Amino acid sequence: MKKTPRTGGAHPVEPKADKASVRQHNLSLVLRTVHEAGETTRASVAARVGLTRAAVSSLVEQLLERGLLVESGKTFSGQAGRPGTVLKAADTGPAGLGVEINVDYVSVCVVDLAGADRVRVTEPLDNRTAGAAKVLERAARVAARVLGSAAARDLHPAGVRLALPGLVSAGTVHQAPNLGWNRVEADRLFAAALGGLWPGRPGTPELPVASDNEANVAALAELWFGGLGEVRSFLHLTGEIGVGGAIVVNGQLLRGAHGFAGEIGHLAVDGNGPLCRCGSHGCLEQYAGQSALLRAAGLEDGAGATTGASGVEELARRADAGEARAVAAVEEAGRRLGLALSGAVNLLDPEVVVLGGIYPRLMPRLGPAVDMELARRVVSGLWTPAAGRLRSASASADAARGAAAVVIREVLADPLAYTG
Amino acid sequence: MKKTPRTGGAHPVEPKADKASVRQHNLSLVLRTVHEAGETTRASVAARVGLTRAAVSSLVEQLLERGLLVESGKTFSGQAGRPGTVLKAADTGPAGLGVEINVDYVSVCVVDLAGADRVRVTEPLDNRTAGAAKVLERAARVAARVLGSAAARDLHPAGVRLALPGLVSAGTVHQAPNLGWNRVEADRLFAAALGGLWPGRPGTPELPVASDNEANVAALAELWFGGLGEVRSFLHLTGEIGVGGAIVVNGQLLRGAHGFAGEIGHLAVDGNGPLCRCGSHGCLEQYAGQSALLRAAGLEDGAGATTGASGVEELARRADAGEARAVAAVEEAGRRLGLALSGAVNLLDPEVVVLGGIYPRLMPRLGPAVDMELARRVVSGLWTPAAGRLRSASASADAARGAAAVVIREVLADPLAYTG
DNA sequence: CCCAGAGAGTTCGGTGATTGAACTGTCGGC
DNA sequence: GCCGACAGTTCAATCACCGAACTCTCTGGG
Repeated sequence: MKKTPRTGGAHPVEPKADKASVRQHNLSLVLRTVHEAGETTRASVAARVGLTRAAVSSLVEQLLERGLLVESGKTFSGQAGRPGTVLKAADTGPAGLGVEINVDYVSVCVVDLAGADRVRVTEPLDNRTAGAAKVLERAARVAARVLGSAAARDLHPAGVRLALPGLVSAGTVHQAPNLGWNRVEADRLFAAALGGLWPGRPGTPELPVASDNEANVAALAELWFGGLGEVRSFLHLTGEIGVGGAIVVNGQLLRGAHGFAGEIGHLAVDGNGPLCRCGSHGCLEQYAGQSALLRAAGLEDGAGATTGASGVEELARRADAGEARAVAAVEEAGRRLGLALSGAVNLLDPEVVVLGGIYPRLMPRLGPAVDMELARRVVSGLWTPAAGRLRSASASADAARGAAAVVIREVLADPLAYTG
Repeated sequence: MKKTPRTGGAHPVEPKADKASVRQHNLSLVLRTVHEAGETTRASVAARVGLTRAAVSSLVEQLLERGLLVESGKTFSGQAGRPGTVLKAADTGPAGLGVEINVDYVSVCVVDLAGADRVRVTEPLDNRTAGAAKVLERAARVAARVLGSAAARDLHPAGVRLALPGLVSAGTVHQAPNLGWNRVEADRLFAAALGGLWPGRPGTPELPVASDNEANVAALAELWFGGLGEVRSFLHLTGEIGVGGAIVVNGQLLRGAHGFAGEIGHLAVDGNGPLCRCGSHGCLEQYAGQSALLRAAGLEDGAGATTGASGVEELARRADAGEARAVAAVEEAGRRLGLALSGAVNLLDPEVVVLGGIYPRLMPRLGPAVDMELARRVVSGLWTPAAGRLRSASASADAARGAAAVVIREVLADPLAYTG
């Protein structure tokens, strides 16, 4: 903003309010209202947010000038009265770039202001063996290609968000066991690689790069693009090699003091259980992770080759067919999941729990086992299988899209900061 | 406010910003700044929050008029320049009334705008046998007495907050096992009882009554009055008959979808453990609750009589003296606590964990056991005993004071709503 | 003893975002 | 063809904060 006055005091000072912040707030409010509605008119925005039509007109005018909103024809409602002018979030201009780096692929996408997934490239890559710098450089290469396609559609990302399967804090991956990373400065490395490949538009500042945990942005994708409806607080689990987790409270990610919140995969399910690669014993991951599941079902995790997806599919088929060993494996995993989740639910009291990754495919057998354990252990007594509080993740809500959408949310939150 | 325009849409509409909200925000900001500083001047408030001295003067004037701030003399700093006028939060006028109803006592207190505990009455009462209506009526009687003393000091509570040991949601106690309550409309019953005993000031609306979980307000008391310093995110456990818990994130209570968040006492520590009265098996409470501890140490919980406090004191003495069985009991409880806490810490990534109730007295033996388990199981690797992230609760931060302070926070958040 | 300098607080005109009412367009229906 | 309904614009009024000038009070130096 301007010279930050030395705060001197204890807590960080909460910002004052003035004309400028009023304008910023209301610009954001109007923009987000249009964004959520998809299509509206000035008058209905005014009615919804409580501003006068005059004020909304002024705000909309500014957003049109900046290219954040566009007008498109008139409403023909069949009702009496002058038709309104249709407003939409712009499908050109500011956008978000999301880059998901996972164990065996990189997925990059560009989301526009309306939230639509406009450009998408997914490349299978074995990221376990290549080393962090190499992997990030490859990802940057894919991102540069995507930026090219986006530019051809007049989409210009305001920032990049990396989604990484590990503990991420302030741009650094502290550990990512599945990638074999340790203390990798992902932001810096990616930005450097991308800088060499994508010059950016002249006169535009360099693309800001930030990182986030993959489970976190997947949860946000579920919130924004999944089928959660009114739900604004939930727990999101992703079953993969490991078990990732994220917590959303009132539509906001709970990040924790260091950004490490959500690690449900290492919740102890049996204090004396088998040693986990995290150093602890009896972690949930040892019972409900992909390898554990396949092993228990007698479908040995094909060492080396990435038989994960096919292995899970095979397991699901057998469980659906009622094969005893597969059913037992899935149900046992469900009970362990339920045990861990009951702790989390007692602690956090979320509205619903969403299971993603490999779990949705296994839900017919998995769901009841999880639900039973939860019904038994959640102390409020408000968990019943019938309540439908256990859900499968939506397929269209992936981490890359969530990451890109995080950038979009930042633009929506402060439209003037991204002048376009 | 005014006629709420039918929202019609999906999410609840976020409020617009206008002149009035700017003023409200800044009034609150100035008031809270003075509240936190204890004593300041207009100029230093201005420097701290970033408003001009002129603006702060205007805001302070209004707060003085309303009786929320008072001037008291000048600063004599020894520095050159005109001395400032000392500003303080008023120690008369708006206040908060907190009523803690626990198993064997009722504690009522009045906190003034500055946060000071001004009137306090604690009465031992056996609330287990009396029945909810009777207990609330007794509590109201104590509250009425306290209101009398407060009025004599020109303190006039803006609201009442009940602190109750159970699951509280929207003014109703869903269950409070230690009181034997079930579906008790505490707010309504208490308000009715108090209404008959305390007429209120003429022209003043009736005292609004609200309820909260005792562990929640105890955590807030720790935040506001304890020795946590800069810490704004923590987990708070209270060891009593049961084990209560509360989660504070960025200075805000995490309440959950139904207000039931924080129930760590029923986190499963051993899926096949002993049956808990909550219906589940192997709950933390069965290992680290007061009864379990005393039983394990061979100090049978004197059935009937409230030997709790003395029993714990005896246990602590024996543990301090190194008596094997006492030490073993405390250390075993510590390990179980640590196991449960490791799950919570992995999930929430708090800055610190605070142990209250019976635990502080047992810390010499308990602390290391808890710390060890945490160090072993927290995946970020950031939990080391040396980091001092495990703390004892402060003695001066009790639930009644926290409850009263919650009311004060509401006044601070919207000073004009409580015109005094 | 007097005066410059520093810092606290006030005064006052300026700015600008929202309000509210009046006004202009556009459409459906009688 | 006129009326009523609704969308959007115009314009004066309001009022919270800003900025600069001003007053007040204290310290310290000559």
